[in-house]
Amino acid sequence: MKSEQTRARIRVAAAKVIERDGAGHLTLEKVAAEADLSKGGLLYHYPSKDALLQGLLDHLLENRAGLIEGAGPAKGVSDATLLNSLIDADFDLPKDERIMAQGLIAASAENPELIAPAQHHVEAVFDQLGNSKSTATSARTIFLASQGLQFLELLGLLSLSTAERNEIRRHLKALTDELAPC
Amino acid sequence: MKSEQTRARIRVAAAKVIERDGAGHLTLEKVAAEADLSKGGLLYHYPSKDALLQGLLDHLLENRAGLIEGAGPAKGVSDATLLNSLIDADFDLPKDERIMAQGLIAASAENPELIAPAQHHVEAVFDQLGNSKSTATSARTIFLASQGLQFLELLGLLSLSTAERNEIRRHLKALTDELAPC
DNA sequence: CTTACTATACCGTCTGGACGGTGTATAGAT
DNA sequence: ATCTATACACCGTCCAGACGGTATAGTAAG
Repeated sequence: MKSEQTRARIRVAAAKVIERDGAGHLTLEKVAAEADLSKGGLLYHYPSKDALLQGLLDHLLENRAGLIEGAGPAKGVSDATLLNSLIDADFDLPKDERIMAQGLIAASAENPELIAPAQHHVEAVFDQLGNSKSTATSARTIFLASQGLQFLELLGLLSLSTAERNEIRRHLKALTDELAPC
Repeated sequence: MKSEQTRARIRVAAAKVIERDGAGHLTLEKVAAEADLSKGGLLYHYPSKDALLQGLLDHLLENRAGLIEGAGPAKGVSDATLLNSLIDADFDLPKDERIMAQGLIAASAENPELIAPAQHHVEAVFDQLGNSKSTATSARTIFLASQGLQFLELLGLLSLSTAERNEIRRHLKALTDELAPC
């Protein structure tokens, strides 16, 4: 009931803390304060810091998981449509979820197993894109480029103007379209 | 004199600690122990943890910095050769340097300014690849794909067989070669 | 006299998390 | 209708450990 609402509030609060103080200064106390909650109350919903981070990751993967499963048996253009969805998901990731991802990368340093679900996600994408052998490597490369840009932006290593960013997006989509025919 | 040798030993020790205990458990004491050095001795060479991390990053960027500067005034195929070098640098990154990169990503969570030199590096690459307008976006995309793979491997989100890895490498190089004519 | 350390002790701070409570709502028993 | 019990949601405090960094005293080589 109210639990899920509060948990959502907590996740947003965590994102705010990460944005303000940096992923390395994410603290249960700060999250609790930001969520207008006591530390004890926070621990009631997420019984440990790892659980909180796990919650963030689960939330992030919720949407994307559907994309891959939806591209299972359907053949032909399925790879192209999957790629299209993934590119959109990458480029249109909301700000707070982007910040969550940033926090999770940092958290994975302390606890590598934490991001196992993300690993499964990536491997599932790679497997799916590897099915049609003629286009496998091209499709995977497009995916890698999209991910590469996200990572560079996430880590603050690159900040493009929206124009440049859109041009890359257009280019990736054009490459995706070229995949379909022979 | 002996200092640089010791510093190199310290950097390798840091990489070993990161590999063994994870980037989040990188501790001055552990590094000192791994380098067969007292904590005081470590702090003599790197007066703070940030200084140590900075040292790791400087070491990582040493090689790559030369690649970009070397591709400055020369035109025509210069983008292709630069890309080629960058791809090689990415794919052939030694294990310990790969681990250092991992640690730096983690460290950047606590201290974002730490990776500023890496930011300049990435931006320099992007600027350089943007010079020849007809191929700019394609070239940048190839770079992004290479980086994307490195990040996914670094974070443990993807582990390819050498065969698959090489195929992607070959594909990126082929795309690079297609850049030159027209 | 400087460089390059060793060894040890110590300090201040931060942080996860355990724990024991508190109020409230809902449901069942009387 | 009222009393009771149980679960839920949450508060506030306390503590133990970890870490970065400092300080100090001493050593050994060049």
